Amino acid sequence: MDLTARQQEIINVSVSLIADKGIQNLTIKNIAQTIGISEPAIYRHFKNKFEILMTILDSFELIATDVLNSEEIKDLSSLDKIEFFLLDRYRRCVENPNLSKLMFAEENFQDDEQLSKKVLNIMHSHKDEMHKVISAGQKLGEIRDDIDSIALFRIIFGPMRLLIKQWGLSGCRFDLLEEGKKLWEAEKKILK
Amino acid sequence: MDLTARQQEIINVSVSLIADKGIQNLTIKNIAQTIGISEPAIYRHFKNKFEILMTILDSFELIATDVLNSEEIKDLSSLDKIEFFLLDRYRRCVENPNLSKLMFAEENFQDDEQLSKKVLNIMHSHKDEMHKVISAGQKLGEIRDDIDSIALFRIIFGPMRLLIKQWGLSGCRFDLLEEGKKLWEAEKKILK
DNA sequence: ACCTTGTTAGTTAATGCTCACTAACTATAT
DNA sequence: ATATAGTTAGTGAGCATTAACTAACAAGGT
Repeated sequence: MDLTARQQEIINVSVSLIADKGIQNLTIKNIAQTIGISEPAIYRHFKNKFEILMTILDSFELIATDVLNSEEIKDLSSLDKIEFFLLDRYRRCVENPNLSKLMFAEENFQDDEQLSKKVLNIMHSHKDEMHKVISAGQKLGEIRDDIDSIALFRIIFGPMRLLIKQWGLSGCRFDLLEEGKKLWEAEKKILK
Repeated sequence: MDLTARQQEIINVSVSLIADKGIQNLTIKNIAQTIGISEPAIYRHFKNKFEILMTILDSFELIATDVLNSEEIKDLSSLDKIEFFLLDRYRRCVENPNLSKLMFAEENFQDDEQLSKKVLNIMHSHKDEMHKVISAGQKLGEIRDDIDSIALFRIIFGPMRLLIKQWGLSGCRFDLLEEGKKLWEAEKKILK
């Protein structure tokens, strides 16, 4: 995962091409044109198109595990951990709106078996990490335990995904972070 | 929207082709092969590929408006209306799993401007319909009003979308309707 | 009863475009 | 001298779509 400057440029361009007009818009020609080099030059940096897509997914995988295993989150309460994770997601999306359009667009990779397996793995590992936090919070009495942790997981992350999708479809025309904070305030009322 | 038997067959096959391997899998050749006729024969029934996609979206548009304007839902309480809508969605997905993979996969249509506009319209009209129900319920005291209706909308429908997506990605390996009912029971606790 | 005409739903063959990818070559910087 | 990062030109495959033709059937006039 040590990408050269050119490789990183190709990945960035690829993400924005997909975000803009879907996976069909990701062609070697479009990548090359956007960067301003010829098509074969792309193959100096990636073996083939598949490797480009795989590298995009690799970068997604990093995001969540990074946050949940960071030092600064260690001593927080369960609710604060969830808040940290949610707001971190919103901030990342605002920083890179293209990412937001891809992050929850699992369909984009379902064309290829290897890629869709990877997508599924990423989803599962994120889910497992959050489950731990939720059930720990329930045991400590910080989170209500009259609703099972699986349902709570869906109730916390479903709305986040929907909000980010609405933001993407709206062309980023509202303040995602502010709306995200409002949503979290509402969710907090519900969790206690 | 009066489709001949052959047109309906093409639509059904198209939906399952997309659901199976993404929009890239929807080619005239694949449609023709699945049905067992030649490629040009498809053009006897649809002007072009765009019209096929448009017809698929048309059928999606019908689904939600149908439910929300049906007679049987008229005299129900707000909560029961929402329950009816949610469970109806789950049942439709179980009946036609291919539909579920497409229903919330807006990315599939973002390649084309006209199609993505249509997708956005469908989303908005569904959201507007549900907003009415939620704020009516708040005014009647059936739904808590310490959380604004926009956040409540996201808290109700975000989890449903996530659940259906998980079901699709899992290869329909759990009982969607049962899980959906459980989720709704949890959501009901939250809404009151 | 039987030709004429038109429609419907299919066929084979072909067109022009775009795709991912490769071969062969070249400039440049170390 | 050699590795790096680019170029032009081309290949073969797959794509949506069209042209031209045909078999099956139905209605109307004689």
